[in-house]
Amino acid sequence: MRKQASPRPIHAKQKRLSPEHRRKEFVAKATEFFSEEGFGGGTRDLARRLGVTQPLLYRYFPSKDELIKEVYRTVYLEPLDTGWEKLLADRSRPIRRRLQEFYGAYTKAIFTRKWLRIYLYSGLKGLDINRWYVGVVRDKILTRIIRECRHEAGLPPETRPTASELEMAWVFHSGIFYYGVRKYIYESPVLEDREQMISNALDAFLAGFERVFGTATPDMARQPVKIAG
Amino acid sequence: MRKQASPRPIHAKQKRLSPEHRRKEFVAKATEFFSEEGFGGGTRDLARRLGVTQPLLYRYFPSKDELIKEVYRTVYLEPLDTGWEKLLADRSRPIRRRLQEFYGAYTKAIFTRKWLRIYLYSGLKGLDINRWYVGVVRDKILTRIIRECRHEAGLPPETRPTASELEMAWVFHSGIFYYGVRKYIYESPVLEDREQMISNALDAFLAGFERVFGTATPDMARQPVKIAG
DNA sequence: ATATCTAGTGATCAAACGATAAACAGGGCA
DNA sequence: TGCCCTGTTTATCGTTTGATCACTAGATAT
Repeated sequence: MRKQASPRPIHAKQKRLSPEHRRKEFVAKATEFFSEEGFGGGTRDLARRLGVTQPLLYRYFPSKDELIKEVYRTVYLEPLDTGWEKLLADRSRPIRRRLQEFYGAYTKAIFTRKWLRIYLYSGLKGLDINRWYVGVVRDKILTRIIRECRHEAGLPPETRPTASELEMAWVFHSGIFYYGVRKYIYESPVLEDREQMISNALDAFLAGFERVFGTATPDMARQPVKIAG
Repeated sequence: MRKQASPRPIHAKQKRLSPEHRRKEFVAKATEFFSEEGFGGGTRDLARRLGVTQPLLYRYFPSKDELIKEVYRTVYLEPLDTGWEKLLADRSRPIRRRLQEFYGAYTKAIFTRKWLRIYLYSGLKGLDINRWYVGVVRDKILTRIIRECRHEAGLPPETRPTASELEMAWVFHSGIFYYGVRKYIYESPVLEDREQMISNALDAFLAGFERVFGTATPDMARQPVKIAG
């Protein structure tokens, strides 16, 4: 008794897809596990969490290291690939709105205990993927923000960001980033209104950027202080 | 043949002091070791680094965990106990100078690969000592900074800092802190002139604090934008 | 000199680790 | 039914881990 027409390709698809689904499920659960226990966590404990026995992991992944690498890959790519660059560059909207919206979306993506922990672990290991991510933030986000700030301040937009501009953007960005660390890793009490936090940080950054780099009218804004050793 | 006069107290001192010195030396070297390898590093590798055999560690420390706790204790207390509170509160000097000097000294104390790594490791473990340190930063540093900023802006200094003020100080402080993480842990290129970085961050923070909380003249400063969901 | 004390070593244990091999179970297909 | 394929488990290997014990070397005290 034949069930349906062309059962072959259907079954073939299911057969090929199901293991991949299982694999993805394993990676997802492993991400949660390693984010809590650290990557020193044992494969037996991980398997118990998955509801399977430990040797089964080695049917899906050749080694623990390979599993970990796959965890990194999925975690790092998770918050990316949205239209953030276009959002930041859309000069039909005021820059402050754009930045507020961007950091609302960005922090919504990365402010999870899981993501932040994996990120810090990989950073402490000095992994290439971490350096790659830092480079992405610098080139795709901060450089764009500086370009928009320059345009806003009436500065020439042609050249690449100076080290000083980039650093100021980094300090701003890091301040927001560390809000997530304090809340989700240190579990320290923070200002609950995240949008307000971003708004205040933006006020400081935009005012500071103009004060430091802008063509300030000398009477209303104090010049940046030169430091004596 | 007697060596010298009164050898007793001298020798006694050496005898009692020498083991403690050795212990301190072990803790110091263990700090370096664990900061690089993580606390999952083996006691045999640690002993090799100390130039001794592994069982000797257990003459000085009852267990690996106790050694680790002692590492935490010394590392966390290392940068503290200087006259920072007095420095921040000295109103005979301009607030900007005080903050610049404070963050120069503070970052000089904690911006080492060793300290930052131990700090992040303990933060990821959720250790009590980490929470204690975060509380110290909040109560002894940020609260004081806010008080001075309020005084500078002509605001009432009596009440405790609001959650919003505290958050703004945290974001500022974290931005500077993360400069160290980027430089010494991620080993990412940063603006080499640290004083300049602090100066720019200060410009942004002070301008932002006044813009957000100060009694701003409405025509020269744009009001903080209320966010629509 | 000799007894004493102690920092330090060599040998070793039990447990936990990552990883492998062989056996098992259950559904699809002839 | 009997065969095969594949997901899963049981049993186990070799190594590494933190930790312990009995012993040695070397300085000190009498």
